[in-house]
Amino acid sequence: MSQAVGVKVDRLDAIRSHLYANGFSTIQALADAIGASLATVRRDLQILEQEGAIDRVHGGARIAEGSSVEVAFQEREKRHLSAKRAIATAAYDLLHPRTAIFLDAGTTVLQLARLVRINPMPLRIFTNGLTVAQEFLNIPNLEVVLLGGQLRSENASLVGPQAEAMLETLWFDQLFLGASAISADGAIYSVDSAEASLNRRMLARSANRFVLADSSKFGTTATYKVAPLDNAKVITDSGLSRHWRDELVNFGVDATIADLRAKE
Amino acid sequence: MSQAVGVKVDRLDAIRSHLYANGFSTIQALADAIGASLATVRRDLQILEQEGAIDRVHGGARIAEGSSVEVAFQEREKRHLSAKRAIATAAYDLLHPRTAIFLDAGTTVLQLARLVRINPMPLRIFTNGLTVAQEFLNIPNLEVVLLGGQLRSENASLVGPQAEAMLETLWFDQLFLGASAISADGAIYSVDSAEASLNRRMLARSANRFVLADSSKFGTTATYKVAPLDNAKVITDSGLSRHWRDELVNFGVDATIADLRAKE
DNA sequence: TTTCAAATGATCAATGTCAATCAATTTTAT
DNA sequence: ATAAAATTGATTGACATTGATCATTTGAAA
Repeated sequence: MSQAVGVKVDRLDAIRSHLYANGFSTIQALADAIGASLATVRRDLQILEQEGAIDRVHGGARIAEGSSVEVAFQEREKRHLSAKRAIATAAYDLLHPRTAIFLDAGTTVLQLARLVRINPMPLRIFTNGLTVAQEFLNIPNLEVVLLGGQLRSENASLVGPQAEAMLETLWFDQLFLGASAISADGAIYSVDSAEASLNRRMLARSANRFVLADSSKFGTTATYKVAPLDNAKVITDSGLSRHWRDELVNFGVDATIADLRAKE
Repeated sequence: MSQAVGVKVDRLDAIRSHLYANGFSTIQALADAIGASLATVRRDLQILEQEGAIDRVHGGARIAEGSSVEVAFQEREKRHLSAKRAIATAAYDLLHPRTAIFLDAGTTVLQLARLVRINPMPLRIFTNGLTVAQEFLNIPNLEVVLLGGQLRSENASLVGPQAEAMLETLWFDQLFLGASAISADGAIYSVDSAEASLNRRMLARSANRFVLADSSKFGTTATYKVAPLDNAKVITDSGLSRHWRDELVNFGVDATIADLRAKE
């Protein structure tokens, strides 16, 4: 039925279309449908795979499953993973059943979300993180509310005036905030302007504020300032330098240092 | 009934699906259903067991205990998949670059989202579906806004007063709405009260309204009424009965019928 | 417990698929 | 018009998958 498709862009479109319609196709079938050689189809599939549009499997290809797009995010999630887990465990111990908590959209906070999923307790959870919310699908005794707003692809968070407006109507017992960086002068920084603004609103709407930041974040900076550290208590890991431990005392910041070697 | 399935990924899907439908199956039955040898089915089952999707027992295999919740959603997504894809393709042709559209949180609408991801155009997209939003991560030229609200686990949607309040501040060129059921008297129904209420607000805030419903939905009912069909145009598939085609004319509903066999 | 048929996993030959290479062709730049 | 670059299709050796065979294990009946 299909005609030969001679130009590359058309071919790629045709492959996308064919794969979308059929869900899966062998390379031979694609070659027949398009009128190109097997070698060319393979090359095209390589390109489409790099675009993330399709998944290649032995014998053919199919349209990509949804969440495979978050490769960059997943890589970031794995960095300093043991530190993040230790921090998350310390944070988990601070939770009280039947309270309202806000979970920020960071990779460290995501570890806390995982802990709550594995070890559930009745909570009202608010978040602006898509991945955080996803952790709580089908977990009983949780009331999960996601902030509305504009989707920020970098960390799958929701930001913007709509998110801030929604925050104004809410109040939390505990806030667990991530941080892109913590500067030498003791301030929390973010890489994104909208995120920084939203983080400030979170701080303003919470009774108890915790910043979850692994030790590698200390002494670095990012573009947008969120707030001074003394607005919150800090939970970090035992990799923190002597210097920074002293600094935190100087800043008058209440810090919890999670032991990296502690197994639970 | 089943055809021979020659490629590994297809087979794995077929086995998952077969086991989900029957709960348990002998290896011989799977081999017959799939058209592969016993040895191959065993190897496939090994893979699925490693994935944790199934439990193997002497003489056959069954669906793994834990994963059955997530599988349920995936299976629902795959039901009438070709119809949903055909409908989504027809809906995609209605899109105009640089307009504002709302995508409901249904499995049929999800196919439309997938199509937009694979074949992007500049759009402002609003949705109350977590999975829908996730499709659009890292897609350039899209502005994606997620409605805030309470997370409904059954279909990963956001509902409730906060979602409705946010809707009141927005206006869409096109709405693409899913439907749990379309009753004999020509009304859209939903299985959830909050979802139905929210759907009504969506309809009120959109200039052009499209209901995406595969033909199996017609003549069924669910608990909560959303709105009469004539509030919107219908996009369905060519599996629709003669009777219902006439009924749609009687109701004065503008219907688009996507051809199931059309390949492009 | 013993027995035995069915089920299982390992092995092997045959077939199918993949990535790399290269020559031929088309496209693009000069 | 010519040279350079990119694209294409065929070929090849490496690799993966499949189905049949066979020795071993398993579960249930005697």
